[in-house]
Amino acid sequence: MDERKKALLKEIVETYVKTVKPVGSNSLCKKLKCSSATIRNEMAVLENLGYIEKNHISSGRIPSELGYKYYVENLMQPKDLTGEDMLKLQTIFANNELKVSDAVTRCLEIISDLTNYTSVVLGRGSSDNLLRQLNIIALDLNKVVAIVCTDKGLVENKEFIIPDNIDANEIVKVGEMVNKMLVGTPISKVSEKLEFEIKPIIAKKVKDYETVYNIFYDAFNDFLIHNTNIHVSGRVNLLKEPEYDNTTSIKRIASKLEDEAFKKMVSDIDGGEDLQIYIGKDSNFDDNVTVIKKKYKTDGEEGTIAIIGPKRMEYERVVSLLNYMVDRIEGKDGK
Amino acid sequence: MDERKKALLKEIVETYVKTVKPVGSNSLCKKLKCSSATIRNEMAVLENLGYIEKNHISSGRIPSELGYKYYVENLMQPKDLTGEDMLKLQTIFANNELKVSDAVTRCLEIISDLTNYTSVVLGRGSSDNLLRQLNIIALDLNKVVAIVCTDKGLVENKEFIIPDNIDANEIVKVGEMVNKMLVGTPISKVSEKLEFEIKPIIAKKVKDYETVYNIFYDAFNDFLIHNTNIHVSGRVNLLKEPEYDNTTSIKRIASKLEDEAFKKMVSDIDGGEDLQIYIGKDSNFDDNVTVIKKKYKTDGEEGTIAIIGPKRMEYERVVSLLNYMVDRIEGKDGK
DNA sequence: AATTAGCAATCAAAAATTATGAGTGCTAAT
DNA sequence: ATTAGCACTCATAATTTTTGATTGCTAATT
Repeated sequence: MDERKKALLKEIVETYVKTVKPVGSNSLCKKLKCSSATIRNEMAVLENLGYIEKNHISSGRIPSELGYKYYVENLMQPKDLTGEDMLKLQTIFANNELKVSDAVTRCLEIISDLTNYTSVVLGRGSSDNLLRQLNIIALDLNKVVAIVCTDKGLVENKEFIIPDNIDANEIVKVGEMVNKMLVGTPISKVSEKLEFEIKPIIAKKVKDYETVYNIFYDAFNDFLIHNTNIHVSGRVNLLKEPEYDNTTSIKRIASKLEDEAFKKMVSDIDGGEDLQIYIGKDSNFDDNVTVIKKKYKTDGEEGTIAIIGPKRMEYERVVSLLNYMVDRIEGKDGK
Repeated sequence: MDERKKALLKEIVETYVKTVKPVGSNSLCKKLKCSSATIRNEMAVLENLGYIEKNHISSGRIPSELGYKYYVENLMQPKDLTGEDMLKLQTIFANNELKVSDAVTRCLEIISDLTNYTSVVLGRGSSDNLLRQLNIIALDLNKVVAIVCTDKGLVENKEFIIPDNIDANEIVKVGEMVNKMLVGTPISKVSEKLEFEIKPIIAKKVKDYETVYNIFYDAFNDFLIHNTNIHVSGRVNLLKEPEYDNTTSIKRIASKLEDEAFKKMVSDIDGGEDLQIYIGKDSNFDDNVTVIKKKYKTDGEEGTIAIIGPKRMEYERVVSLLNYMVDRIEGKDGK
């Protein structure tokens, strides 16, 4: 890959991203300062290498999946944010009152709005949340609500129907005791402590201790499960992309725009790098899309943000946006 | 409208609902026991009355919006549920452990699944919820969480950042007092009581009482706002309907399948009847759809369920499903 | 050796043309 | 009041024609 070929591939990717039309040799003459014939020769080589392809013998070239990958890894140069993008995001961080999770959500909305892609965040309370309070409230003789609150302000609740042979007020009392013993425990350690330290104590005090124990167990278990929240912004933006130009492809992608599919896709992330780009087949979502994911972690909350766009995504811009955003989010808790 | 015309219109609507093809005079001969020429004559009359229309001079007839309305008001006969529909819904009500809101959600999923339409429920705690507990938890010096819990088990929480000149622990103390004074108050009366009975008392005890008062005010206000929850099932089912056979119409309807549009559409319901059918333009959603809404109200929760389908909805079936479902839901709290 | 001009060949996409057939409205007979 | 018969209509599908952008290759040029 000599310099001219790299420049040519970069030009093809970026032109195609802008125009969504196969790129012909003629249109590149000025940029590369040579004739269309030379470009055609070079294109033939790039095509042999698998970086570009054509729809039919007399069409211009479009980047292949491999071509996009090469572009992402070697050619693109994410720049600092430009005026408008920067400005819009800044308004969010100017507002100090915003909780982290709300700031993330607002960011997504703005990114979806600016780029016209779909964005998703899957977040959850980070494991360094400590139990601040477990509160059992009796609703009537056989119904109680358990409310769990952490020191970072995460709150979940779950309702329980309790068997007739147990008194709701007894659960409340046991709850007060359990609360005292667990306050300050990292939320990830609660189950452990509950089973080995607290269960034996409950066993001594209460008749049907298995049932009672299970209520506490479920309350915390539910916390861990439900404290994963998903937020989608610009859900149908993808449908507006010109690659979805026939009913079959639209319906195919449309049926993937459900929360469950997003959840599956976002949580499916490789360990290593915190910014990852999955192009086409690699996206595990749809062959026609690119997914860019980035993890974030603040004191109290962590998660992954994903931007889903067409393969001809504005890579440089989206990467810049994500980097800037996550930097600021993570900076927020230093305050 | 003589009997034969009614039968003809009924037949046209029901055939069109099944086949999605304009209905020609020939195909109706057997059903109506007369020749195609007679049917053509009758059709001409129905067309003049505005109940049916044709796409072009030599096509069969399709029901007009007015035709559907006439059908819904005068011709359809919702029957009892058939085997499969009944069976699936029954499994839900067999499970006594299910909370009302969960039962509603499950019902919707099943209805969307059975009918292939989109269904939405917009529910909220009913005004007969009583405050069971207001709990203020200090997270650190300038952050507290307010948790509101009602006797029916609805729980909401909101985080507050408090100014430096106020001590979080002071808020907690005031909270305990406010809690004692408000327990048992209907949630709809809380604001009133807060302003006229409690505000004066806070004013005497606390320096910066406006700020403190606002925290309590916001906590309850937030409760009323956020305790509206929306649930959508089969969001993209609509797109699969054959009326969406070109990219323009698909994209038009797709961009309406967002929560906000649903919320607006569902909450926009006329007072009177608890079952309402909005056809085409009346739907306030899309000219090509029919929306059937039904209100439900149980002890603790109330809301509206909406089924959104094409204008050629299976009216009889959907109405039966909705009626059965709401009957059972409302019956649940008598138990 | 690298670049370029020139030109026939290719083929998608758009436009124009031609068939097909389901269904109508009207008239006159039953 | 109902029906058979027939010319007429027009969407839809199938077919053909036109257009134009773009290529690959060859031979000339730098």
